[in-house]
Amino acid sequence: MAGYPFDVIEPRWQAYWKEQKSFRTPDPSDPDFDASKPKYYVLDMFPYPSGSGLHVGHPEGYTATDIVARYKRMKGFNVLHPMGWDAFGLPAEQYAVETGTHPAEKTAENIDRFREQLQRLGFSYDWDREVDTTDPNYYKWTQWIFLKLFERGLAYEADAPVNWCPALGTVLSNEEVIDGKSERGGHPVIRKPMRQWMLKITEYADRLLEGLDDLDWSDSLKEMQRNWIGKSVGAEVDFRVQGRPESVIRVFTTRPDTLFGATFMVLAPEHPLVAQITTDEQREAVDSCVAAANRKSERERMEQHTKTGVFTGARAQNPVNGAPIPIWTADYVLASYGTGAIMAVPGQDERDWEFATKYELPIIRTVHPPENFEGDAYLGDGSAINSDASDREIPGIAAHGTSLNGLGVAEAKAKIIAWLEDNGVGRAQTNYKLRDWLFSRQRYWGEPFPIVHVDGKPQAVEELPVILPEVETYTPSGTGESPLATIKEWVETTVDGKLALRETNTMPQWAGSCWYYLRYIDADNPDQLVDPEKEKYWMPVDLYVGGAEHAVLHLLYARFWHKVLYDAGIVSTEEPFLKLVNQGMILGEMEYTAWKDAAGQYISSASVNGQEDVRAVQVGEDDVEKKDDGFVLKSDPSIRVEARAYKMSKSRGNVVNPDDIVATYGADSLRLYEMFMGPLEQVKPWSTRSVEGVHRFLARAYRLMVDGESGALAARIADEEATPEQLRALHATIKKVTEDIEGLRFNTAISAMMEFVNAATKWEHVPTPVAESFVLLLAPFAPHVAEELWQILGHSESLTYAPWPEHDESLLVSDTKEIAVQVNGKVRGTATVAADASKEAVLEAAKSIENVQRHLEGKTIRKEIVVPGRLVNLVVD
RNA sequence: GCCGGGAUGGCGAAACUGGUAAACGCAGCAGACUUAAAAUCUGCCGAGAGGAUAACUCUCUUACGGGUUCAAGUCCCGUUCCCGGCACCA
Repeated sequence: MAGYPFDVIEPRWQAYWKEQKSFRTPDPSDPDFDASKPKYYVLDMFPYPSGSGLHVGHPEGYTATDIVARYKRMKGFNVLHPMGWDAFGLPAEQYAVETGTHPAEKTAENIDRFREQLQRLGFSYDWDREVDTTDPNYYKWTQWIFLKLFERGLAYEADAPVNWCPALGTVLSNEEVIDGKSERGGHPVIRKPMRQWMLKITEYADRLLEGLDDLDWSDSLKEMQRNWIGKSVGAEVDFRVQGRPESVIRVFTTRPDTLFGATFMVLAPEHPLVAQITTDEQREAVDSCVAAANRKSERERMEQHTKTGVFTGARAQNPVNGAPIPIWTADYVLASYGTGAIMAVPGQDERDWEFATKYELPIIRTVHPPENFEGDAYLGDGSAINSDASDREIPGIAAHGTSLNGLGVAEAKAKIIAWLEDNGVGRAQTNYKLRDWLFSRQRYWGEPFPIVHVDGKPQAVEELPVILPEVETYTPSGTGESPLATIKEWVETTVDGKLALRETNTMPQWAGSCWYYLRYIDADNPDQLVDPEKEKYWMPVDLYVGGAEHAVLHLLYARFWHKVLYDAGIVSTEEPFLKLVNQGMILGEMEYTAWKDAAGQYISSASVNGQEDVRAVQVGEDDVEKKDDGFVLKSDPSIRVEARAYKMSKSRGNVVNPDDIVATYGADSLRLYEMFMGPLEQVKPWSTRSVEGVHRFLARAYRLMVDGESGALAARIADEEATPEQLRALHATIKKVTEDIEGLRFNTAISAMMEFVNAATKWEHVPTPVAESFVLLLAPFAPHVAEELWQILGHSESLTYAPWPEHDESLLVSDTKEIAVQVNGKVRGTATVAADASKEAVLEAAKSIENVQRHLEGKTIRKEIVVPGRLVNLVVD
């Protein structure tokens, strides 16, 4: 399938770019730096160099950023467009465990493969800036940043129940555990306390939240981050346990205004007070409830949505009215959120309502529901009722109670918080779902911590990097410690003559990716993380493109580190990534699945559910047809088949290898196809047949300008004046392509170029300047063939820095316009009128259309609407 | 359950701020070239009806049901389904 000689063109230009260092980007300190140009930093999420090489999902985002980078260069920007490797990680370590080879070996091999594959796609990276998170010259600075965190009190050790995964022999972060199983491999995970490094990301929760407002990120992405941070504003309130003056139950609530409706309390089964306050009569029931909760995995507790609980026998005093209320324990209250205890207000909380009705606990509404309210708990706004204790003393708390009656929710909250504060039984409080970041892993293949313990106290190691030592076996120690713990001579060192023990945990994979975008700016600097002058010039990142799987974690962690570095005066911006776009996943080819029963007869997909001995068979696209909202077999329309595209996976066998596409159609075709598939952010199925379509387009563009026999410039390309029609076609294309690149609408930009080529193919002659402009438009998308055409058109230099064509609006206007003529909103014909025709002239032309006249016959025109250049609508009768 | 996004031909999709729905591409059909095929080129290509199987005309059509408007894929209200995220967060 060689519509044009891409197999010759592509390697030639790749070699040229490499030799000429076409994409080398000068820094402010370099002699060839041009300070008059504006800067543009366009960044890809760097890949983990896996053993299986690039898949077609990688080039999607990479092509998008490459188009922008090439376009911006032509627009006269200094463009920073780098690439590197997020190379620490579990797969390389597991490979090392299996084979006994050092993970660095396999990693280097994988990186070479990835680099070669990326270069074969013609991406315009400045390869001099390549970074590798496993390179000691890189992780030296990861360790250095960790010390900054440590110095600032943002890194601390804690014994915390962690997610211990026996199968992986390591601890996982909350984020790596999905539904109680490890994200990688799906192994079961249990809770186990262990000494860990934690980072105080919670201290930055508010700034991480507020910073989102000014970012050009998608709403859904910002929402995900907001939800993850999970800020809630409310109050802490202290309840005294009756008969136990030393015991106070502190609760967090977002609705302190409903305190008068708190008719019972619930403690999480893990709450330390449960054991203390339980009365003897209730002890047995409570113990079995607590034991049952402990037996259940985190997952089971989440799945079970019916609420069960037990009365502890103890009562607490409601601080606003002195009323005694029963204390229960139930596992619908989570120990890990807030204080692990709640005041239950069934009148205004659905969960509490459910619990109260089940155990026949009293319900008091304290917010007046609207007239037509039908439901149980009322969560909305309204005026407070049943909330008056102003006539009373609250024993042990206040001489006079207060009243909220008649106040709206907001006022009631403010008033009651003030009252609680005055009487020392509560205060305004803000809570977050975000937890501190569990920052250590018990693995070998990660950054060592620059920390030693002297007399059990952690202390910074100033001399960096702390090199990852050689080790005999990569197998986890199984005790929860990393393989590093087994190297006694490494672990034991001295500081000022005293025995010092090195930290044997390593950092999680997120560490290296938290700041890599800074290192690209000054990749080889041995003395600084980044030169401040260069950092100031290049930051922030103007466009960041990557997969949605990093929507929360990587982006939140990187923003956190960036803010810490900002506070430490190392970077000049508060936020690292101005604009962020998630490319949509590319699914496998559309599959049509029919079902056969044990006898080999087709059965309809609707009746498959519950049937045994059914097997799925793939049927071809030609064997099915559309019927109603689904597909059926052509041979038997009563058999419904399932039509859908699946995520690419090795097990499904629907993975498309970019190498194969490049070999058959060329890199330019792959790039162009991935952009032509649909909007960048959308999920879309792969279709190899459609690759041929864009390949044909490139071949047509090539043949438009190159003689097939001789390989020389086609005779059709002529030095002559362009006609108005040609100029209009060209300038419309320039306008469309330019605007679409700016808006990242690459699919429609490509459509516009296809339309241009379709039109130009019909012209007898194509004026040279018109052909040249078109080649420049094509260049960001299909750079190899564009360079080739540019050379054939007579240029000796690369078009990398050729000025981007500008469109001339005056050439777009045509003398005449075709307008639609409607009668009562239905199109009954079209009229061609002068572009500057008067309203009267347009109406006259419209009414003279025969078909329009027929629809006007015998009717009275009530209204005439004329939209200049667009349409006429005649409203009759 | 909550939050966010979506639903347009056989398929991927397009349609600016409400103004000729289906651009562009794939697949399909017909023709040209060819001994033949591939490649290439040209034309057609949402559904239905009338008409001569033509030109042409009419009706319907952007998940479904309402509404606003001279005019709705686009705006408003309600419903269904799909995708992503969170999920007893007090």
